[in-house]
Amino acid sequence: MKTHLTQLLATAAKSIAPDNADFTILLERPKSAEHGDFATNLALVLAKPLKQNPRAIAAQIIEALPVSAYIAKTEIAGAGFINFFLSPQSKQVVIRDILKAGNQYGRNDTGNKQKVQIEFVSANPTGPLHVGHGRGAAVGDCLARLLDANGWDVTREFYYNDAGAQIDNLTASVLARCKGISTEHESFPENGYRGEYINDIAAAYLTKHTVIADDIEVTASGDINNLESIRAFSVAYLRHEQDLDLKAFQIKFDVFSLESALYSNGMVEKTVQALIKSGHTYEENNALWLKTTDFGDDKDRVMRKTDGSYTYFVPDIAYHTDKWNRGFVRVINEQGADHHSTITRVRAGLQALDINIPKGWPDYVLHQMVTVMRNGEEVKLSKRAGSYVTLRDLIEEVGCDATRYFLAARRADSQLVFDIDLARSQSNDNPVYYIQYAHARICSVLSQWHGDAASLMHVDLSPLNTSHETVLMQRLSEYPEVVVNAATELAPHVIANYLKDLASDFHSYYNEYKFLIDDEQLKLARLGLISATRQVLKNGLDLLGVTAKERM
RNA sequence: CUGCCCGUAGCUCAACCGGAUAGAGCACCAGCCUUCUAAGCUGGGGGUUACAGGUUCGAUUCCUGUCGGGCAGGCCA
Repeated sequence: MKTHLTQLLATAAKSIAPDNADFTILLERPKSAEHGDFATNLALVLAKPLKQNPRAIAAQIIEALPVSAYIAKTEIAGAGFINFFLSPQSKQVVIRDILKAGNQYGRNDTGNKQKVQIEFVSANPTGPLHVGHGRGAAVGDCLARLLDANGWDVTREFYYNDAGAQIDNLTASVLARCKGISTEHESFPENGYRGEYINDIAAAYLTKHTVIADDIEVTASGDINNLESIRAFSVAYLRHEQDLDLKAFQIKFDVFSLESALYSNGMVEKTVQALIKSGHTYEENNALWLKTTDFGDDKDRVMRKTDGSYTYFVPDIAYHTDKWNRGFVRVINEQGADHHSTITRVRAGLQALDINIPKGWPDYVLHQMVTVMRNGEEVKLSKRAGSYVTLRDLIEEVGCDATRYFLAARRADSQLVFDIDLARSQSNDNPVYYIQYAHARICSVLSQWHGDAASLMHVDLSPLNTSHETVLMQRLSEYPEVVVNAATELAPHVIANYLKDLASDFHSYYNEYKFLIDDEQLKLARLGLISATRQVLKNGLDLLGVTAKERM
């Protein structure tokens, strides 16, 4: 429809202003229904080159517009906007399209089955997942679903470090608990982890437990002199805990990648050698530096410290080289905003390797911090002090659907405040229920109708011409554009907002008219419309990873 | 001090990459259930879009500056 109108306008514009060929015709959907179904500012754009009054130009454009069966009316408004009003039939066809396409409605194949990887959560196994991870999980998983809906071949990946300084710290903390040292005692590791869960790990270790996580399986030796065993067991134990967190949040990963593997398989060393060979490194003060300034950084960065070990971004570069070699034409890293300084370094390293990786690769989506409030006070998140809100607590208190919606329905780049008390006391007011309720209501009506839903595909839709119906059909037809838009902007919240609007249109319609009525023709047309609405609600909720309940 | 993100109703957030009267929810006020689920609907009050300039037909959106919040700036991850 949009392209149809654009073509009409193009021909009209050409006949009026043959000399001004280079402008793009912008069609938008006006906010207010009074302004029609589509509007263009074409006359305003042409006003300057033609040196004429915009309204006069608008009149000429309308005059030159080819006749179309889809357009019911055109008008000039405001400074010179041209508003188009579509004919009822052209709006009704969307219902049939939706019912025919089913759960495919809104999906497209622009991704062309190309390989894209989304890396998200990527929490180190030093504790259970907290709200911040939850935001990453909700946003990352939605991005994956969005790209899948746009025809990409998506891989979900989780990357973690099982060997660095933090893990040594974890090992020492567990060891201390194995020996029965209290977290208050002075011999407890100074920066050790003091959460309750450290106790649980120690107890399980001493009783020679076996833990099975998504990517590893380890049996404890129970030997408190075997640091390696404690380390491996603790990591596996916490990975398993995180698996449970993720499972409660309905999130599944395809691939787990270990930082330690990049060392053991020689990728790190190979990358370092390649960087040296590229000429973008130098030695100074007994350290090896990468000239990230060659690629836009404000200062060079140390790669190999004087003690011979590498800084964190070296394995990062090796890891991303590996991603590239695995054939991902696109990689999206969903991380907390505190990682933003790594972006320049990783990209610089990849450019220095000079292996034809595009300049802006990989993509990053950074979410801002989540502030947690409880009893009107900010809860300071500190793993080491053990005082923080776990993702699982949240899911238990507020529910999976509501939590996912809450965390994904906001733009990633704005800080968000999660008020625990509010979330709990107002969990019934969470907008997600408003959307699910619309879906459940439709299910209820359709089941009380006792008819064959498949037959609605063929009903006569011409009786649908009230303003409520027009608005709803209009909204339904926008869905495919919303899916494209959300994916190109990497912005899941766009879907959430759309669904809220769609649900609102429906609830309004529901209160105004009855569906199960005697007039058979009108009844079937209306049932067709709400059946299509149900389908779009379902498809949209799927993108958010929220269940479409049939009953509430 | 420098870089990145942000600042919109009392609170939590939108606004289709520059468009028409800046929109929802919560909270507040007034209505609507013998009728398909009232977790709903209808109406009302509530705003100098942090502030000051600039760009143009037109700015919440783009540019500059100021103020305020967050995050980074380590041979930490």
